[in-house]
Amino acid sequence: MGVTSRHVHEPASRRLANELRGQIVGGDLSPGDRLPSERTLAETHGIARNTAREAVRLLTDEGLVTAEHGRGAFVRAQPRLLRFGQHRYSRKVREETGLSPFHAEVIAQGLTPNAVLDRIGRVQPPTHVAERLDVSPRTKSVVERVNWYFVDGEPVQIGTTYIPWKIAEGTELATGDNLGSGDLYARFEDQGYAITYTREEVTARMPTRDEARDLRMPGGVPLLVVTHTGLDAQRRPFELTEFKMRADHSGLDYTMKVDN
Amino acid sequence: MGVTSRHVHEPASRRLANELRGQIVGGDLSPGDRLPSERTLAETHGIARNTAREAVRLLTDEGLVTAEHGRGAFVRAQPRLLRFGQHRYSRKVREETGLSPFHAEVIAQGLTPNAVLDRIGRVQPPTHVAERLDVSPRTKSVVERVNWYFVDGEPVQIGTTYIPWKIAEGTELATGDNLGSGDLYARFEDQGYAITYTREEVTARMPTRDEARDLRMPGGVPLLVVTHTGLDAQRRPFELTEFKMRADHSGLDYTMKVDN
DNA sequence: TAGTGTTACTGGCTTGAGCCAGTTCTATGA
DNA sequence: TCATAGAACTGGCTCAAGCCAGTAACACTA
Repeated sequence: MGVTSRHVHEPASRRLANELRGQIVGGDLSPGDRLPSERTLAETHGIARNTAREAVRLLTDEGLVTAEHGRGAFVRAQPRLLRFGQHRYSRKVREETGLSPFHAEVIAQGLTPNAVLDRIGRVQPPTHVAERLDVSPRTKSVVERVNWYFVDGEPVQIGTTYIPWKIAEGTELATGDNLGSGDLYARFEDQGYAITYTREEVTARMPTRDEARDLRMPGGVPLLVVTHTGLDAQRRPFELTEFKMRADHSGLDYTMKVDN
Repeated sequence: MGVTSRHVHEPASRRLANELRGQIVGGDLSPGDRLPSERTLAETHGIARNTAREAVRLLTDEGLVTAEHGRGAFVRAQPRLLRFGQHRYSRKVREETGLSPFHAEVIAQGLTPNAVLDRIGRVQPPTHVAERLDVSPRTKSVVERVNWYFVDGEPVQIGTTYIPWKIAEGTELATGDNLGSGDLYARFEDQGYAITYTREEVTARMPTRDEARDLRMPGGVPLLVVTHTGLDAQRRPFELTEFKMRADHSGLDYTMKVDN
């Protein structure tokens, strides 16, 4: 709507941040390069060390830079954005690849996926899960499986899957992580639940400190939170996964009928 | 994966931030309440004013608090999250309400929508738009319409719509904003383009300074960026809107077939 | 030549002080 | 009683100085 006269009385920390940003965006500083130290920036720009530090913090908040205690501040490589579409849940992809939706999508985009089952157990579901799966929120009515997902060795998302106990009981869905070819959704088909529809609820927010640590997130990067509910041909919900995706690594790409 | 012993040598700024956060989350400090001033916090906690200031900045970065020059720092009300589904583009909703997708969705959720056409003109499209609309990126092959969207008087998103010139030329799509009942998509149907599919590409990132200003975003709130492409029954793309949505106000809720 | 210890670098964080600029409140005068 | 000006509050930002803790580089000894 309006233009702002930017450099009218710009504080020194912001001016330095702008200059450094220009060097990064312009290519004078490349991914992996170390910035001059706080003390060097302070000296060469005639400002206080804390003012220089504030400038670098601004760039960190923008995701352009990461500072490491005792080592320095480095220009971040902007990671390649993975795109996740709904076809990753289709039988076609599952049968052609024998892989999980995550693995199929990442490999299709030329990168190296890895997943680790961090935790599995029978639990009482959160209310929002119970509502969507039509199970009791007051009893241990679901199995919870927590997976960590990596691309080229870097954590990119965490997925917490809830499966109604009545579906999972006595099957490998409730036990280990060796789910065989076609992964989770092939086992659901074995149980009579062929995923036909997916409901994707999407929000974004900044990570908590624990989430930022777990996903090794630099400053200035939000989380994309996707609550996926799998439904069969009769639109019965039979599993729900809440994904926390690093927004610098992950995007969504869905095509759908508007009156589904 | 691991647990962290939190309070082992916690810096004073973070300890104060934790205490204040506890008061906010616990209800001792309510939305709209003013925090004690930086100077008061410093005095009552036996720390430096800058240390208190850093504590408040941490809460600002988390979106819990907004600081206002000369006035104070206030606890933010957490806004109610609007949910945008694909049915907002359907003929059923359009005919039942006579409204735009945005208006229909917001009213359905009990709030008050408003939209303002900020800019309209024939332009040369960005590359990613040209690719999706199958038009030339080198000529003025599209009409660009920029809308600002408000809920209860607060800006919540900006939508930039691109329409191929060959569709828009000589119609009200290319002129003003008085589009009549059913808004944009009714006029597209007039031209023979009935939206049947939508492609939604979703990412999240922190806003630029200009975007934060335009959308009046507090600290610690990301943008949900949605690139929507409208396609007709023959899957021809005929319009594209890039939405920048405040992630504290907006979420998406799509149900779709997995093998569309 | 390799290992270890020390030095010199780095970022993390705090302090006390100060000044600038915006907002609010109070007092005074018309 | 109302309006205006000044005082006192508020956050924004910088400065110089210092100490802590992590990392890297260098020198010395076996």
